Amino acid sequence: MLANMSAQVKNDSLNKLANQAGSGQAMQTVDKALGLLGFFSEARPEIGLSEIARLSGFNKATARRFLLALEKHGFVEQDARTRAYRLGPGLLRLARVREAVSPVQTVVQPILEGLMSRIGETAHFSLYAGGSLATIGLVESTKSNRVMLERGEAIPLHATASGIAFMAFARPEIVNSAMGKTLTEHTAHTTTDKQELRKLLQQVRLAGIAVAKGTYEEGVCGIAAPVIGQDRFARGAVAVAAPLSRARRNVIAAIQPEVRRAAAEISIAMGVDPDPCSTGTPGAAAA
Amino acid sequence: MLANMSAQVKNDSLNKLANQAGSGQAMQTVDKALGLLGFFSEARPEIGLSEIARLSGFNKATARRFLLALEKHGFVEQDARTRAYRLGPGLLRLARVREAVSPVQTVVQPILEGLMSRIGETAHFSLYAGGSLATIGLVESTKSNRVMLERGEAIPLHATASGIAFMAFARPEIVNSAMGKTLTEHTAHTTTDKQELRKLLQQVRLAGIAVAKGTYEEGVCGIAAPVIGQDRFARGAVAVAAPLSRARRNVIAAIQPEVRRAAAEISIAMGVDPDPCSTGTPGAAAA
DNA sequence: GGCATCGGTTCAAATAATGAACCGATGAGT
DNA sequence: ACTCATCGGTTCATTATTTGAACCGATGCC
Repeated sequence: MLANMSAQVKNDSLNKLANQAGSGQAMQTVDKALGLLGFFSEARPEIGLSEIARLSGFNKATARRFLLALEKHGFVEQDARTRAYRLGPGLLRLARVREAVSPVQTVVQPILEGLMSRIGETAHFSLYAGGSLATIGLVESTKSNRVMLERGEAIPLHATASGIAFMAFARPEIVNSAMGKTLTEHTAHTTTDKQELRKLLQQVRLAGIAVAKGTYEEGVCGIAAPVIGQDRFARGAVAVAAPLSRARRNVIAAIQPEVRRAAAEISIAMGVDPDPCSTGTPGAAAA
Repeated sequence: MLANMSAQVKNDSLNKLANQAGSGQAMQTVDKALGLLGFFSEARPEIGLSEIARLSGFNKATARRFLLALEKHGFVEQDARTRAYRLGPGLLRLARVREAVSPVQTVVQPILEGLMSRIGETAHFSLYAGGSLATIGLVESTKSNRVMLERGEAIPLHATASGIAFMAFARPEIVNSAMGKTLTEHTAHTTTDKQELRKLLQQVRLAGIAVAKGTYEEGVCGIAAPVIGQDRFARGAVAVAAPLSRARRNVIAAIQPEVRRAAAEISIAMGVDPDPCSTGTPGAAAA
C-alpha cells in the first residue's frame, strides 16, 4: 500500500514538472491558431494566405482554416479587395473589457506623463505577452532631440533596458524560453553571449533597475525598472529612453529613482499587494 | 462573353455565400476556445474554472485546456489568489496593432464628440464582432437627464436601434443567424416576431436609418445609422440615445441627418471607398 | 464529522486536424 | 497570345488530436 502510494506520488510530480516546464499539454490546435496572430505587426499589418502559410510553416489549407476560425470571432478580417488578412475589430471589444476590468492604459498614461514631465525624456511602459514585450503606454519627450518609439511594436528582451529589467524578475520559464533563441545583435553593444546575459540579469536583480547604452539602437540610453504582478514576478517594465548625449552619470542617477517610483506605482495600480511580507513568494524577495 | 461572365460571377457569389453561410468548416477546436472569451464582460470580468465549464457546456478538463492555451498567448490570465480567469494583457497589444493599422477608435471618438455636441444627446458607436454588437466609442450627453450606457457590453441585435440599423445592411448570413435564435423580449415594445422584424428591416433598408422607442430599455429612444465596410455590408452602427421625454417628432427629424452624416464619416474613415461606382460589389448596391 | 464544491488531473474512446494534389484566376515576361 | 509562376481556395484519405467520466486533495459550510 505505502509503496503503491509513493510510486503514484512520484509519477504525479514528474508529470506536473513535465507539464509546466514545456508549457506542454495546452491544446495544440488552439495554440497554433493563436500563434498566427503574432505575425501581424505595424510593420506587417496585412498578410496574404500563402505568405502566412509560409511564415507559420503550415499548409495553406490548414492556415486558411485557422484564419476562418479567427475571422469568425473578429480576431482577423479579410480585405474584400486584396483578400489579405489583417487583425480584426473583435480585438477592440475584448481589449475594452479588459481595460474596464483592469484599467492599465488609463492608469498608466498619467503616471508616464508625470515621469516624463519630471525628467524631460521619453517614457514608456510595456507588458509581456506572447513571447515579447509590447509597448502599451508611451509619452514622448517635448525636447527637440528626443527618442521616438514605434507603438505596439515588439521589443526584444535581451537588447533593451525594458527587456533586461523584465527578464531579471520574470518567471524562470520565460527567461529560459528567451535564452533558447539566438540573441540577435542589434548594435555593437548588444549582449549576445548567454553567459554574459545571465550575469547581467543577476546584477540587475540586485540593483532593481537596468541601464542599457546603445544596445538596441545606437546613441540611445534606456533606464528601466520592472513592473511586478501579484505573484511577485515581472509583468512588464517602465523605461525612460534618452539620447546618449544627454545621459551623463548624474543624469542617469537622477532618473533612476523616478523610474523606480513609476514602476512601483504601476505595479500597485495593476493590483499587486504593496505589502512586502505577504506569502513566502518565489519572486524577488531575495533582493 | 457577357453571358459567360455573368454565369461565372453568379457561381462565385454562390460559393461565397455557401462558405460564409454555414460558417461550416472552420476549425471547431479553435472556434470553441475563442468562444470562451465571449463570456467575459464588464458585468462578469472574472470567471472560475467550474463556472466557465458550466457556461460553455464543456467538461472542466476541456475548458481548462482551452484556458491554458489562451493564457499562453496572453488572452486570459489567472488570478494568483482566487485562481479565477480574466481577460489578459495580450489583447491590449493586438488591439494596439489593429488600431495602428486602422485607427477606428482614434477617428471615431472626435466624430462622436462632434455629434454629441451638435445634438446634445449621448452618442455611441458599435462594431459587430463575434455574434453581437459591441460598443467601441461612447460620448455621454452633458445634460443632467441623459442616457447612460455600459462600455464594451454586448448589444442585442433585434432590440436596439443600432442592432436594427446594422442588421438591415448586414451580410444575409449574419441576419439569418440572428433570426435563428429566440428574440428576447426586453420591454413591452421589443419586436419579438420574426416576420415583423423582417418587415421592419425592409423599412429601415429603404429609410437608411432606424428609430427605436423603448425597445431595449423603457423611456429610451434610439436613432441609428449603419456604418458600411469595403464590401458595402454593414460593420456596425452609430447611434444617438435620448430620453423619450425629449424625443419629439421634430427632434428626431433633426437628429437623423446628423447621425447619418456621422455614420458616413466613420464609414469613410474605416476605409470604405466613398465612390459608389467602384467594382461590381454584392452589397447594398441593389437598394 | 459530513457534505458540497472548488481547481486540477488521468487515460481509453471518439473525434477532429492535416497536407498533397488539384482548380481557376491573375499578372509578368517573352 | 502563349507560357510560367503564384495567387486564394478546395477536396479527401490518412493521421494525430481532443474529449469527458471518474478521480484527487483542498477548502468552506452546515
